[in-house]
Order: sequence, then structure tokens, then C-alpha cells
Amino acid sequence: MAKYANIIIDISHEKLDKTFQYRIPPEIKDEITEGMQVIVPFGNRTIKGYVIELTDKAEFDTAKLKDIKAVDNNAMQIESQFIALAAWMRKNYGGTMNQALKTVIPIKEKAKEKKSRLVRLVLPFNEAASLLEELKRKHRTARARLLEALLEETVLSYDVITKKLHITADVIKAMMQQGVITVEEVRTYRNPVRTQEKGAYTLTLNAMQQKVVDAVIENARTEKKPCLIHGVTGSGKTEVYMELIAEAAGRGKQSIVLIPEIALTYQTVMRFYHRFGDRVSIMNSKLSPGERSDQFERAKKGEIDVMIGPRSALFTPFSNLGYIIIDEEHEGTYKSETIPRYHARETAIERARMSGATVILGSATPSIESFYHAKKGDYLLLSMDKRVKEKPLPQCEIVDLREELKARNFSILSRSLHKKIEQRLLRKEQVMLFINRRGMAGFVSCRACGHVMKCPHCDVSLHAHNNGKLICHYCGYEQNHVKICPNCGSKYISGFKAGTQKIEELVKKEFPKARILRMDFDTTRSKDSYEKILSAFANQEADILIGTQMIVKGHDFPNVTLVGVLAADLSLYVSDYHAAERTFQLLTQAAGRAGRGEKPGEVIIQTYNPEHYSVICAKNQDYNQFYEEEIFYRQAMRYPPVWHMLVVLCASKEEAEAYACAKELADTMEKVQADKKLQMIGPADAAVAKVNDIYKKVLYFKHPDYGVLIQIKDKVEQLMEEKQGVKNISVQFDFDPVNGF
DNA sequence: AGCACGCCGACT
DNA sequence: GTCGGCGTGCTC
Repeated sequence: MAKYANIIIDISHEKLDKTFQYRIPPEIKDEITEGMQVIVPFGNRTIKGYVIELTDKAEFDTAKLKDIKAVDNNAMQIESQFIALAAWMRKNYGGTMNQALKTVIPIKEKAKEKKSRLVRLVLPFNEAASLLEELKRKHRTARARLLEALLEETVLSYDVITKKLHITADVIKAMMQQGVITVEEVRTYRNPVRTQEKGAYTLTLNAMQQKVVDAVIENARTEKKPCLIHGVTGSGKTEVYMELIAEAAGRGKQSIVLIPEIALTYQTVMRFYHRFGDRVSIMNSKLSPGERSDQFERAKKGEIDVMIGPRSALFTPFSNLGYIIIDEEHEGTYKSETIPRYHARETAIERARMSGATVILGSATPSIESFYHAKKGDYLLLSMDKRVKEKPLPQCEIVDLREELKARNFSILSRSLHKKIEQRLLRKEQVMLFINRRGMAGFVSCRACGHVMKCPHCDVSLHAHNNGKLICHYCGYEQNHVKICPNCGSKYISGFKAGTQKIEELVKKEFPKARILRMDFDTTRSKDSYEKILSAFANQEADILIGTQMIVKGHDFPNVTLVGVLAADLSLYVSDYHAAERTFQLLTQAAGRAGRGEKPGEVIIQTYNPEHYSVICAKNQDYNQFYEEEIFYRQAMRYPPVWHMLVVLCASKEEAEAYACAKELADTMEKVQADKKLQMIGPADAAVAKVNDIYKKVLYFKHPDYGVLIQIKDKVEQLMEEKQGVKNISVQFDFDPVNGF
């Protein structure tokens, strides 16, 4: 049992956000856990603190260590629950406790907000003036400075006084006791969305929806397993969520709804407002830190029942949590890209476990990982396979681009797609052209047969480098660039290069009269441009919308009757084991955009890979078939979720040092870890091998047991700490990578 | 954050 | 001398 406890004294203050170590008296050692509130002596006073870590290693002069006084058993409060959650995150995703705490408790902002208290001069002007004279005479410089400033401006913010006038809190306190000034705290909550009248809510669920609701409620009463709702687009998942939230609210419980930032449209928000009125709060990236902490504060006080927002909304301090709903759970944005690289799904499940809540995952195309858990029985699988309005699925055609080349059509649009666009333009209907931009990073493929250059060891595509070599980012394998296709001998082998801009030009050339809108990272850079472009298109100010993934989400365009996917297979060749999954999800979503109105829709998928299961299954809208094929591949290649994967990133200004560090870790692990099942790959360059002159090397570990990988992470952390000498190297971890380093 | 400690000008 | 305010640094 651990001898010492690292304790944080006050979470809300930057200057004290380090840990202090205390001895654990033997009589309470069985009670102490991470996150627990304890009473400790601190200086000459006694205060409460939170246990952050239990350890056997003394990090401080043992002679000076004090004993923990007592355990504070005043129920488990949200703070201590969050500390325990942060501890869990640190353990599972690496990094320091402080990094974990900062993601979980954004309380710093709140403290800042508190500091923006106002100091007001309450003494009449002439009295204050004579007091000022007296103070000056007595050389009480600090007080004089403060009073002088207040005579200029009767109300000043606390911040300005302490930081700019260099006046300490004691002085302000003393002046307050003298009755010269008052300190007021401004506490105005700003609701980011205008308050809406709660409408009369009359919607009744259909039988399928009601069945799902009943099953979730029953499960929440008993097993509290995470639930995965596999519901096709248009099956009415949002109504199910709202019904569950209302049910939880009826029992005095609050809910969190996580959505990918991009899907947080006005439409969605309004639906929640209509049903729950101002018991709903929204969080998004445009909120200022102050507004954000206001929202959290409201949640803490029990003024709201529902919080809707992106990943970070998971840390809303509700004290009596009912449901955590994760919509579009397959989305990559749920994985954090900064330390700790946590996954919102896993973290939500842990938070739910701690607080007795239930996690609900929803998607039309569930992540392979979630579906795998559902099939294993870890999650409760519920499916909604019918659309509410029974609209037929759009007609879907796959066009083999290799045939186009054979027919000497070198255009980016196949003959079939060209003809169909022409038709829509005549009929005054709208077209969406979707270009798959993931994987534009330079894989090499044959335009005659569709063959893609792949790594013989990793089954991911090779990356073309400027030095004329093809490189694998998983294992570092490299070979010379090829001039002729090793599969069919054609000389049409090259990197596929076509950005949205280029495509816009080409389409314009082919359809000079069509009005074209383009949506990509360039055109959506400014603030509201995203909504603007979409609403322009919705108002039929254009005939064709060309864009990347961002056009396939959210918004319904009833007049769109044709969706063209220009190169469906581009995303198949990203050097990432999620390639097929992403492709399937994108194609399914893109196809779902067609025929949302009265008129039936049509979808054309252009690809060099018409036989690939992700393409075929998307055409048939057959998720189950896709899952079976994909899980077989994951199993065979020992990728997650069947096995687990740990990426260790070594970064340094010196390339040689980064490599040496990775190599050293690899060699040590080889010796230390006797487990035969453990697979180690690398070191290799990271996908982006150099950023801001910092070189990045990666090392991969694979093992069926997550716990073994955590042990490796711990070992690496330990090794790095031991030789924390002159070396300027940083090491990061990523488990079951989603977005890569 | 809060508190002690040490420094320094002012006043009996 | 000593009283009291101000700045600094420490708290396991």
C-alpha cells in the first residue's frame, strides 16, 4: 500500500496548481483513494485538499513531510469525482496530472472571472481627497496609489488594481474594512442562445422509437451498460434522445449531449430549445472563456438539465448525471489531439461508471470499435432501421474510372455523371459534388488498373516523398518511386492530385452556364462563411455545390437529386488502419444527401476500386456486411479493436536525438517485455515528420491486452523521467490512434 | 490564496 | 528604538 499521497490544495488557482506530498497515517490508508477530499495541515493552518496520486516514492524531504489529518467524508462531490476522472485519464492516456486536470476542470477561467470583481470608492469625494492627503503624508504609498486611481475612476476592476497598480489583496481588504471602498462581484450569466419560449410539445414516438426508449430506460435501471443505437439517417434518433433526456429530468437527473462541432447547427439547437426551453445550454468553440465557465456554473447550480456541445462538454459539472449521449459517435473529433489524448467515448463511459449514469452512443455508421463492443455484449445494441417517413433509399451507381480511361475519357467527371448533371441543370434541380480530400497527401496509384503502391509489411499505402522515394509511415519501409505499374505495366501511374479548386475549374469548363459554389477550408476560413454558403445553396442561388467532407453533414437540401462522389477511393489509401471505415462512412453519408425532398435521389460513386467492400457496402447501404469484412481485416492485421495499439512519439529539434530516443526505447522494451504476443514496429518517421523544425519519430506497439500497453506507457514514462538530464526530447502517447500524430 | 518574515521610513 | 506598512517567498 502506498505510503505517500500527492495532494492538490486548491484546484482553482494557477499559483497553487502543484502537488504537495503528505504521509498517509496507517489507520486511514485503506480509505484513501484518488480524488478523495482530505484535511491536511498547510503552513500554519489546516485546509482541505484533493488526493491526486498515491505513491511509494518520496518526492520531498521525508523529514519535512506531514501527515494527512483526516478523510473528508462529506459525500463525493463533483470536484473529487473529476479529480478521480483526471487520474483515470492520466493513467490511460499518459501525460501529467496537471494536463489531465486542466482538461477536466477548466476552473482557471472561473477564478479569472471572479477576479474581475469590481472595486468601488464609497467615500464622498472631499473626504476621499483629504484621506489621500493624509495617506501621502504618512507615506502609505500603496493605499495612496489606490485611492488616487479611484478618485480618477470611481469603479475599477480588481484585476487592474492588483496587476497594474501593484497593490496586494491585503491593502484592498484593509481599505474595505475602513469603509473606504467596497468590492462587488459581478455575476451575470450570459446565455449564448436567446431564450426561447418552451413550445407545447406534442410529438409522439413511433413504435420503433418507443421500443428503443423503453430498452434504454430498462437498462439504465439495471445494468447501466453503454447503449449503441444504430439508426439509419432519418430514423429519428434525436427524438429518442429528447425523450430520454425528458425522462431523466423527470427523475431530477441531468444529461449531456455531445455532438461533433460541425453538426451543431441552428436547426438542431432549436429542436432542443423548443422542447426544453431555457433548461438547455449550448457550448461551442465561439463562446468566450467567461461565457463557458458561466455555463458550467449554471450547470453546477442546477439551473439547467441539458448541456449540448462538443467533446469538452463532457466535463459539465452536473452533480446528478442521468445520460451522456454521444451523437455521431463514429466521428474522429471525439478524440482529443492534445495531451491527454483522450477519447470522449471511453472517457464518457468512465465518468458514467463513476456517477451511475448511462452512456448512449448513436450513429448511422457506428465505429467498428463500438459495434465490436456491442457484438461482444459490452454494449447494448439497439437498432432503428426504418426511416420515419419511409422515403426510399437513393438509387446508387458505381462508376469504374478505369473503364473511363479505356474509353479515352480523361475528364474528372465520368460520362455517366456528366450526362446526369446535364439532366439536373435542365430540370432546375441541384447537384452536390463531393471530393474526398482525406488522403490527398500523396499516395501513388495506377489510373489504368487502380493498383495502389502499398507497404508489404503494413498494408497501408506508401507515401510519395520529394526525394523520389516511397515511404511507409508505420514501419519506415522505403523503396524507389515506380514509373510503370507493377500490376498491369501501364505508365499512367502517379500521385492523384486534385483539390476542390482544380475541380471547380474543370466543372466550370464543362458546364459554363451552371452557377457553382465551392466549399472547402479556403472558402470557409472567415467566421460565418460556412453557414452562408450552405444557406445560399439551400436558397437555390447555385446549381452545383462542390466540397469536401464538410458538405456531407447536417443540412438537408430538398432540391438536391444528384450526389456525385468524384473519387471514392481516395480515403482508402491514407496510411491508417481506419481507411476503409472512413471511406464507408463518408460514402454512406454522402449518399444520404440525395433525395431528401419529394423527388427521388440518385448517387454516383466514381472509383478505381469498384470491388472494394467499403464501396460496395456503401452502395447497398449494408452496414452489417461492411462490419463483417472490416472486422475480419482488423483481426487478420491485428489492429484495434481486436488488438490494441500504442503509438509513442519522440520529438526533438535534433533528428538524430529523436531517432536515438525512439531506438533506445524500442531496444529497452524488447529486453524488458518478455511477452511474446507484443508486436513492436518502428521507429519510423511520423506522418508529418517535421513540424516547426521539430523532428518526430514514432514507435508502435500492438497487443491484444490494453493493460499491457498501459504498462509499456508507464515504463516509458519512467525511463524518460530517469534520464531527464540534458536531453531536449518530449515523448507523447496515443492509444488506438484515430487521427494520427 | 494566505501567511510570516525582513526591510525600511516615521514617530514617541 | 519600535511601530506599522509593503514586498517577497514559501507552503509538503
